[in-house]
Amino acid sequence: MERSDKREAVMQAALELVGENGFHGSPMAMIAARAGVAAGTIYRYFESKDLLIRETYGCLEKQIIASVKAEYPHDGPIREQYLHVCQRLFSYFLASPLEFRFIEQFHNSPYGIACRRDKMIGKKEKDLITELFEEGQAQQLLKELPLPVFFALTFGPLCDLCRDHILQFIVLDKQLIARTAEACWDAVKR
Amino acid sequence: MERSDKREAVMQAALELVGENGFHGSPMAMIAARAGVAAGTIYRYFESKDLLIRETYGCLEKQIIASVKAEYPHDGPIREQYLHVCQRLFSYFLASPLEFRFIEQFHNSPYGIACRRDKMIGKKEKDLITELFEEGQAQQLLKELPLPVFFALTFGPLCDLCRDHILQFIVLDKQLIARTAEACWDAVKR
Amino acid sequence: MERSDKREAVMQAALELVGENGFHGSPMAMIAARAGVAAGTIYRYFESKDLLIRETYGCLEKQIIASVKAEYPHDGPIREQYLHVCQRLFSYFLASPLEFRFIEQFHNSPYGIACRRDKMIGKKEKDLITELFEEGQAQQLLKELPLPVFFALTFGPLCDLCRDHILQFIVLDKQLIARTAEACWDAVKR
Amino acid sequence: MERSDKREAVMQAALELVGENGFHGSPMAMIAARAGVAAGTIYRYFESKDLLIRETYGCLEKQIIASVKAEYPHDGPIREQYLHVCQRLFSYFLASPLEFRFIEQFHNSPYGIACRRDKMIGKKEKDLITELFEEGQAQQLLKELPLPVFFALTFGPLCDLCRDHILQFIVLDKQLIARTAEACWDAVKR
DNA sequence: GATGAATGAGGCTTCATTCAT
DNA sequence: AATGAATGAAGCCTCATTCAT
Repeated sequence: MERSDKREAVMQAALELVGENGFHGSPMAMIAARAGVAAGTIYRYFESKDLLIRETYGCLEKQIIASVKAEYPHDGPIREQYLHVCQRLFSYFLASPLEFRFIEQFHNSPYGIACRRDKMIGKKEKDLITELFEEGQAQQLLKELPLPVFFALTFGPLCDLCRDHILQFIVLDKQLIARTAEACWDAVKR
Repeated sequence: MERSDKREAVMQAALELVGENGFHGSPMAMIAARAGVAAGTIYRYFESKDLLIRETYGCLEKQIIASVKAEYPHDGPIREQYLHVCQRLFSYFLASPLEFRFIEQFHNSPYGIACRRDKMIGKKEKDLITELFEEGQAQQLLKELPLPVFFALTFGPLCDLCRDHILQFIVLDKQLIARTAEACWDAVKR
Repeated sequence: MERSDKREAVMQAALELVGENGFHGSPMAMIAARAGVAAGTIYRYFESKDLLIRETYGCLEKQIIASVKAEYPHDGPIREQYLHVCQRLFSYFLASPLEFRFIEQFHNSPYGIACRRDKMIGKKEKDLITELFEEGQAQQLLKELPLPVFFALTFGPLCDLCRDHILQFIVLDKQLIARTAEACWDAVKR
Repeated sequence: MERSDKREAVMQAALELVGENGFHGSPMAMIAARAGVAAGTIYRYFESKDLLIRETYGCLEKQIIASVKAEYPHDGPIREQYLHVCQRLFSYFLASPLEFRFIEQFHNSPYGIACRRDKMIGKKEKDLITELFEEGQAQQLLKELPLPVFFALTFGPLCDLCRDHILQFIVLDKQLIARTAEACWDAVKR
């Protein structure tokens, strides 16, 4: 296995185990075993368990941001942009349940408190979406509410439903996703 | 201290400490100290830490249900009932940040996975709210969406905003709560 | 075993093992085994290995100070006081080889650097001996040298010889001790 | 780098790091880094960390012996020879604090216990100094004491003061060194 | 019933040493 | 010969749970 492959394997193992069992259900020894390396090896790539977790999260964040930005209708109407973001996030999370579970664990932990402000999709991405909401308000398309409320009205339902889907309490198909995104739009639109 | 008082004290201590520090920041010895009892004593009331946590959660659930049911406008219009539920939950959580934090911790942990199906407000309460949504659909006031989507559109934003408020990323006043509840109604209403 | 007995047992075990094998040859598990307790038990009495070591040292210091002060000829001549101190320290260390070895280890370690200034016999005792040297200089009985040199001329040979005795490179009997103390006096006296 | 250069570099690195941080603050990886070689490379020159340390000590010993022997007044009076030895050792240690610290660490560790018999200045050197003391006794210039006592009266103060100087508890200038050496001579002389 | 000292398994991390390249 | 990534034993410490008092 190459150096960078091993690093990836460790992060992947951390991702899976934390997604499955939470941080405290994922000892380093278990992560090492899952990654197929010795326990000490992890420390060649990550200074501590904390940093392993944080870097793993950072990688996910980048992927999500990239996914949201791909084919983003920069010149389209606000509503279209909004629905694009929702669709993308639904797609990403439903296709990557372990990643979703990991992110949830991360946000709901001391690790995540520090970057809680950055919301589910991270700082940079928030900028994109922040712009979306601000532009929407400037155009008087959206309600007069503080930004965090827009985030809550959007990502709250989105995450809840992804979790329900992953736990198989509901089946989200394309059509249902689309209608849910529309419902969120109803919540934020004026 | 009477038997049941001691039991209450332990649960209260667990609630506070878990709310403040999370499960793994709340050793049994610390809970015992906060409750003013000996560590071993806890085990006369609760079989294990797991069960202490679960029973503490159960108590909170009951309180919340009671709070939502109080002055519930059984004969009022759907919209009024919906807004009542939202208002009550906001009130309860904002007035009880530790309780809120505990519930969040609980849901996002192995403990909570098993009872995830019961949603934030619990099984019994879901029945009340389930009826609300079902009646709303019967009256063609609500969108045609599966029940879990209604829950997500309602409790997703609600919890996100309570967390934001408790973490002081936003200040929710009466008016903002009301407008947020209205926005949720916009999401679910037809 | 009583509570305080257990505390004593742990310190005694630490004393012995550190004396025999040094700090890094004395894992907590080994100290616990020697003391007849479980590893975790040590932490009820000592916050950390560091503190266990430091408190053990502190106990020894007290004993030594007490030993030196006992029957100290407060009103005798300087020379007699000086010889008393030497005799006492020789007696103590030769009768307590493990204690001696422990103290040496302690002084020659990061632990001991902080209190190096306090010399072999500790702060309070240094005060007594410091007074001795200062009074000796005031009476023009001693050479004109800085205090640390007096300490070195006294405790340097003393410790070296105790070590040699304990390692059985030499046998120090009463007479030899007396003559060595006299030789030290020759070094410091004018 | 030539083979023997690399060997030297490793020993030099070991010397510096152990002097600065002690044995247990000097992992092989750190020694390798300081020496500018790979960790594994050390093992081509030294069987183990233990042996690296011991050989490094051996080198120092040789240097010290050489330093003491240089310009040794073989035909001078005993007193002059004695003061020469003291002066040389003071000079060497004060000019080489890391070397001094290393030697202290070494002597006060499991490594050093085995060669404790060889005293601070080593086996061969002891021969020179042993001769000095024996000749001094033959000439009835020195007290009637066993050899180890002479060593203790000489090297005990010497090392203590070097340590104090290095730790900056005292400043040893030429004059103070000379007077201290004289004081030691007072201790051993008849 | 209550206590809290004691237990010891298990967690994170370090580091001397090995070995494939 | 040299490299340095990999190993895994071992160290310190925590804490849920037990049990003698």
